[in-house]
Amino acid sequence: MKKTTKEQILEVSLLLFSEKGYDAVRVKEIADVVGIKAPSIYKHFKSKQDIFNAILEESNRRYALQTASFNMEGLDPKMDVGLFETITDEHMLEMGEALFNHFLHDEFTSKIRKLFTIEQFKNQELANLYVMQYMDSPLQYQRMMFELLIKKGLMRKGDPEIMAMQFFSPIFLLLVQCDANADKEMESLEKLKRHIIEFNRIYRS
Amino acid sequence: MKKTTKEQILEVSLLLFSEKGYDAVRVKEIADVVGIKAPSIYKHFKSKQDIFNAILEESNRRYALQTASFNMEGLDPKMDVGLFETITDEHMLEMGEALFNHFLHDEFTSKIRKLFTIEQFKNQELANLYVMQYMDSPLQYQRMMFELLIKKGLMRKGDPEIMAMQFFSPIFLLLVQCDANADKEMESLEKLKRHIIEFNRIYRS
DNA sequence: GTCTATAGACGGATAGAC
DNA sequence: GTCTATCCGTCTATAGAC
Repeated sequence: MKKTTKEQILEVSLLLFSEKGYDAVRVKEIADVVGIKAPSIYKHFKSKQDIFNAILEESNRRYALQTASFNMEGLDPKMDVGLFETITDEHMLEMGEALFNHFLHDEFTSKIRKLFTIEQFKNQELANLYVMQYMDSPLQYQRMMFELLIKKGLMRKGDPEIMAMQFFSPIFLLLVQCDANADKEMESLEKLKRHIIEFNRIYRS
Repeated sequence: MKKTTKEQILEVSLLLFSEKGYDAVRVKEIADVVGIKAPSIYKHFKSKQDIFNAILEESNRRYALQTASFNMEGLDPKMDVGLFETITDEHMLEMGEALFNHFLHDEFTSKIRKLFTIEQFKNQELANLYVMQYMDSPLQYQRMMFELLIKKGLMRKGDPEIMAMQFFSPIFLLLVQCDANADKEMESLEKLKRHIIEFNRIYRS
């Protein structure tokens, strides 16, 4: 099924906003890429700000869906933990790389993260969403997982909050580096592997 | 000695650019804060872009000075290592908190970091400077330090590059969180301490 | 729902007096 | 080196034909 003009406008706008920032993007630019004239945009959105708001709503919608699924199926840490009775390097590598690749390559996620990165200081609501979605949420998820792994005796006793931070923050730093310089991806993936193997060696019991 | 108008323009511009981004700041806004009329700006800078360039030059100047001093005095990792024959939690906490506080509270550094954060995707040069100054440089410094500490037998043998990443990336993540939400500073400092104590426990021999 | 034409406002920058 | 006055280009958004 073909994309509607409205969907195309949202898609193009997200791309441009995430690369140049809201203020630097012209309505004419969006229209040019979509292949229509600028005034036609206003048949679909009442203002440029309205486009931005729609993107934000879509982001919140997806985030809510994602966290809802955390408590029901597939992505619950209890389930993830249940998948392995022993922790091997392979398990951990898979989890870390999956997280890394999702954040880096998922069409929507990667653009929205860039958008939040460059628009976060405009208002506190944006800043809070940014921290919530790209730091606090993964940290909380992983904390729960490490808690369970410790309870099961698969990992050494320790502070699960700090363990989560020590596991996740290198992933976050490497993501920021790759966002800034896409050429670093291979190098970053290799460092990510070394980090996870080392982390596993340290905390696995 | 009083600040010249030119210096004031640069100072105010850095503040505004770092909060709202280059495109969202009006020349009139800068002039208002400085306390002059907008056209007077152009007696000091030939364009708005020229102000931005001057800020960038100042940033590069300071960065060059800083890295030059790494190889001569005070801040050489060889010297830092020489300061302690044993590694205590206190040594490590001091180093971590010093790094954290410098990045977070140094007038110029904290604003320039925010500016790089929100302008990085405008061109590759900015992105490279951002990664260099706020990630690669501290990582490289700490890698050298851990190499020396391992050689001295004060730390367990390991991959110094990964150790540096595991030590520094939580600091980086906490900084990003504090930039987005200044209220998190206390909480972040407390997490930083727990991280460093745990890191020290893991790698100290 | 797309177009052309254009309103209306604003922003960067210049001219020239003091 | 500051001001006032103003130009000129650009941008968001609307009006109205098709």
